[in-house]
Amino acid sequence: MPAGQEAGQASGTAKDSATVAVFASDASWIESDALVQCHQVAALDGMVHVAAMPDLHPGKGAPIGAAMASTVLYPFLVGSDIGCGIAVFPLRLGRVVPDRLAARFPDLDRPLDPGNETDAPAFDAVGDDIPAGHLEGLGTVGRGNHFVELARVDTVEEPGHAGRLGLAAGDVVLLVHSGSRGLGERILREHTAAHGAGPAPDPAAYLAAHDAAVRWGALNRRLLAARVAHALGAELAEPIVDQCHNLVEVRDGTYLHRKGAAPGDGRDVLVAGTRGTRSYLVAAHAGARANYSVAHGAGRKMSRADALRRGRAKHTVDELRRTPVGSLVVCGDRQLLFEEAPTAYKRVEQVIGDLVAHDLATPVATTLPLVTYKTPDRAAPHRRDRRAGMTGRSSRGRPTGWRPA
DNA sequence: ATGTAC
Repeated sequence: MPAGQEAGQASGTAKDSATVAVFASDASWIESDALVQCHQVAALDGMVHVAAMPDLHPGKGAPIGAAMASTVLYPFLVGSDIGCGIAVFPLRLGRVVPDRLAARFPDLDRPLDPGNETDAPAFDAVGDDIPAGHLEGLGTVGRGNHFVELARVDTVEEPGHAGRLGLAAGDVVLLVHSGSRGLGERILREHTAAHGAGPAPDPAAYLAAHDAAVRWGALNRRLLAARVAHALGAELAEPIVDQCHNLVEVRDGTYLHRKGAAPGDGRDVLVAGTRGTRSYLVAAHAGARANYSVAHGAGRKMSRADALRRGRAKHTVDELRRTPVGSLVVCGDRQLLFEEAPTAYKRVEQVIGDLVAHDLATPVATTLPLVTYKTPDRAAPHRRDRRAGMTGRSSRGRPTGWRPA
């Protein structure tokens, strides 16, 4: 079916089903499985309205890239990574040499320990009030699409707005995409064990646990930023953007479930591209038809299994570790390297174009990756890369094939 | 996306 703005309401909504609005142009390909999932969600008891974002793709049982308003609270619509979000931290650095910075990244798979002296700087910067007292996995980035990225502000589309955020072209920022790790997973698992995909019988009890996971996710992003800033010798500032795209919010007498959809009601949101492409900082102004939400990223265009199979035929590991924009990817996990390849995602410009076309957001600035960190690189590639002349790199610290995207 | 089982 066409995925134009009116398509959802014009097509396929059964009589007692909620409305579905898809905020994507006809030119934006959306996997039909994801649209089927939207209509399955629309048929749930109590569902009022489903807004699908242009980065919509199929998830486990529920679509990713959707905001779903219902009089009934369904924990499975938010999923296990309650509190997942993206934060942007300004960072002041001296000389920016991606290879050297990549080599200095700390091991963000190792949990922080409040009793360990080496971890004191992170807690000193952020505090040690840990929601739910949950220490497991604290300060770790996780897997999947999570990342920590050093990026440079590239274009500035709205100088006044960017200026108010303290951003100018050339500035270095740290993007942190992570969530509540095992805590949110445990909350969903406990609900599912008793009630499956059914509603929360005690919404207040679920919301209390959920709210702690949301706070934990925000704290975790700050701890991750503090670890990186400390390792790179940079001072940590408060995030200029930090929006959570997996959560449920009580609004207009309904439970507004966001799954891979960021709050778009007058807030600034970082819409993540891929590690090989730009990301967009946007000023969001989405209304009721969009369930007050905007896209959270480029959106997968193929499954992890497909990305792995096709990526192995198409890319070498070295290609994936040094991107066409000259940035580095720190990822010691080969499978993850293929699963998260830029080619597994839609073009973020198309997603942003759809948000603009539907008047959901206005681009403020774009960022280009310098170093995207996923998981420690045990192969220690940086040593090899220092031999500039032997690896096809120019003396300027960029691959010879570098082009400005 | 996750911890855990295979």
